[in-house]
Amino acid sequence: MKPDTASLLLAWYDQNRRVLPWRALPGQTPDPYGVWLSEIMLQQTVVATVIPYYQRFLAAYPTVHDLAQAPLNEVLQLWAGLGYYARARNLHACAQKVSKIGFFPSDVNELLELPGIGAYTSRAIASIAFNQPFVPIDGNVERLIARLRGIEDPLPASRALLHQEASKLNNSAIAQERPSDFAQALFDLGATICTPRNPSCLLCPCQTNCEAFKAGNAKDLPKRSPKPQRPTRYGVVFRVINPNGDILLRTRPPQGLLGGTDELPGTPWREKPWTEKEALEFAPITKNWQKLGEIKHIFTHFILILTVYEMTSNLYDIRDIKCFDSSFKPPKASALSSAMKKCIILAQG
DNA sequence: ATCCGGTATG
DNA sequence: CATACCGGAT
Repeated sequence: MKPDTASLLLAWYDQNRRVLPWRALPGQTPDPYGVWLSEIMLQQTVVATVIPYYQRFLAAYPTVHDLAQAPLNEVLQLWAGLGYYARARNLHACAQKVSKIGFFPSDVNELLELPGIGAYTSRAIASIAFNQPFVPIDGNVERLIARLRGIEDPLPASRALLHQEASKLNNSAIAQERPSDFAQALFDLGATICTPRNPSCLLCPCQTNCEAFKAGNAKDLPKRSPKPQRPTRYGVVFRVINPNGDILLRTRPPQGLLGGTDELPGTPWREKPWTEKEALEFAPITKNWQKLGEIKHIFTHFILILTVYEMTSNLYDIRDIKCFDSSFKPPKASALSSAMKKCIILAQG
């Protein structure tokens, strides 16, 4: 009889586990605050990108109480560039709830109540931080299970089946004894061996138990159904930089697209390109604008093309700038999305 | 240029 | 239950 997949995986993990800033070393007890913070950052974001942000956050806010007491603005600034800014708002709200409770709940259902914590993250925290036998199912685990079981039905239709199979992964006694290691072993395998494009099946500890390896089609799983196309939207923004290097910026509404981030003032975004005359209605002052160029930014559901204008004279008078919604801010004190950074950098801003 | 994904929200 | 949110990888 073949060795159990879980025992193969755990034996591999004991020899190959990655050292990560938020991960307890063997024999140590994980810090739920660090586990939570890392899991929020790791939603939709790769380890290498997260590490410097994680370290900056931990330095700025050594405990959940420090984070709870920080101003949201400051948290958003530290988060700037990491994307999915709702995560930062939820992070802050969650820290305040946890700080009020006094400690991190260990119960999945209580974790699930907290802002920014859903089905996946509640199970990740319960298993990794509190050693409870849950399998946190994310994209990595869906991929592993599709391959191990040789499931060829395409996502997203196959998701229910994949989850059903995945939650059985830790049924064996050995996995039940080491829930925290088991959850982290799944991630390490998915990140280093059972990767999306070119899995290293020859190095995989679970090779002998893997249907996809047997069939030689691991790299083609999981399969996916095809998907639709993106429309294009256009906008015009106006770049004003004063002699101090401060930029004229406004803050987007807290909810919705790029919520809470800072942006150059300009037109709304629409499907039709703007004429110069139309766009200038939205300019902070009426004249002396020069077209600098265009930037393109790709969102999930549309492509954004922004035309950037800048003031032609360095002698403009700040008092002439009629801007009910914008003010000069130093770039270091602003939360700029990647799209806005492109506009500011354009032709060396 | 296209693909990818946890959570919140409608 | 579908869609929006983002930057990074490929």
